[in-house]
Amino acid sequence: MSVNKLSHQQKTRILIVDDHPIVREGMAQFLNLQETFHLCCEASSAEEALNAMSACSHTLAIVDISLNGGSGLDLIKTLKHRYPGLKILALSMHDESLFAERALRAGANGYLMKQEGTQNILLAVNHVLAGNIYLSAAMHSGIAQRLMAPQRDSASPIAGISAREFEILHLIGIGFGTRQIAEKLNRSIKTIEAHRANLKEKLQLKTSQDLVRFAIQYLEPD
Amino acid sequence: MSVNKLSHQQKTRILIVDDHPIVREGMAQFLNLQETFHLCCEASSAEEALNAMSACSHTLAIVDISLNGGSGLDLIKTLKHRYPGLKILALSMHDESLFAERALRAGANGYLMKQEGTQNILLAVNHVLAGNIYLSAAMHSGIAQRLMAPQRDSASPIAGISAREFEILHLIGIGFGTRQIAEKLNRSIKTIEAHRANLKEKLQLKTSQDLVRFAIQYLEPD
DNA sequence: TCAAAAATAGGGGTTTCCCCTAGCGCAGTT
DNA sequence: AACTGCGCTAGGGGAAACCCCTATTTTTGA
Repeated sequence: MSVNKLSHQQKTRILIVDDHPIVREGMAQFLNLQETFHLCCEASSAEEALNAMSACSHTLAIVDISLNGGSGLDLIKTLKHRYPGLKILALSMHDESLFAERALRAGANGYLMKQEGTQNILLAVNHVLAGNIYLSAAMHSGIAQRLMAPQRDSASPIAGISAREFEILHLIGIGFGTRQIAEKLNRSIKTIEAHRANLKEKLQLKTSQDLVRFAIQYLEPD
Repeated sequence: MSVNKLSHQQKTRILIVDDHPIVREGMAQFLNLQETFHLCCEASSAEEALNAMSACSHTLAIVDISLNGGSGLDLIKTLKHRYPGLKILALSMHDESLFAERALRAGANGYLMKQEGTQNILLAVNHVLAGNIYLSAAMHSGIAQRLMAPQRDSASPIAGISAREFEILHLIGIGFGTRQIAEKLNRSIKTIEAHRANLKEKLQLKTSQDLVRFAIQYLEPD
């Protein structure tokens, strides 16, 4: 609280949440090289992230949305709810507007792909810290418009996928069956079936196999 | 040329190929901290990797198999062909035995997941440099057995698969269901089911979904 | 605050999966 | 010529998944 106008005296504290140690280390090294940043904490899970936030307050959190199979979006929501002033930069390996849209809707201030060069990462961090919304250059395909404009128009090609649906899409892509997903999430098979049906509806896929195909090809670029 | 028997005087030269700059930087920082390693080159694509190899010869290459949408496996093949003595460590974000198997078949000496901690990364690098094959702990589920098992016919696209089975595998990969395949080939659903069962048996896949995944990823590199 | 959307889950019929068995034909072996 | 193995064909039957319903509770958004 009350840490304004010290921005060029005190370093900006950054928290990074990613379940890939290499990415965490790389990001830490890189950001700590900058004089104005101090990446004081790393976390590999949502729990660790929340603990780190209560331990010492950060200005910016960089969150991998694919964290542990899709729970990164939940974490973003939770963080934004508990710390409304916290800037959040969503990090993802996917070049897919679907995820960017979800991330921003969940409360992120920016969406950054891991494919981006380090200079763009720096740009994104500064952009978000300045209070702006950052979107990758490759991403100029009308996402901001759709977000700003209330889309009561159902004619949009990509409908809003909920966090839960995203999580289940991820699990499908990894190879889990309906029953296994139900067991993993401690839910009824019927619930998972309903989520799958909603996903098919929203993604405009006809058969269950098309859903599996979509999940594989969009979550596991091979 | 002629840089042998200097291994404990001169640092081991390592090339890392990954299209995620953060991962490259992180890996570089981490490995350069070790006294015996020198990560002299980074590459973000197959072309860059081959150029780097012809510029200065390396002892180990760490290759992301998801490079630019799957061309990492091709790169491993090419590297192993041009530089048979080169040790290759495949890197992936996927916890999927299918990728590990394909990586090793392509010529990699090890398979490392990005989820792994840095101490395991170091372990993997040393293991591979020592001439061993490294597999992530979560992964010894019959992969080694399948690789060591004598492959009957290396001429066929996939060992031991009949033409009819291959045809059906292809149709599965394209997205056809059991009923559609039966109609297309004017056969009983039961026949197609039997073929699918045989495919699962021969490919040592447990569930029907694994078969679909295999078909998609093996026959449709998209 | 109030309506919409999301998350949960059951009913019931259809389809697919999966483990059997089994006949037919072809090729190589003895 | 008979034996043997195997690919291709296909059915029975039970389990599982899929699909179209409805319905309740919780969450979200305006």
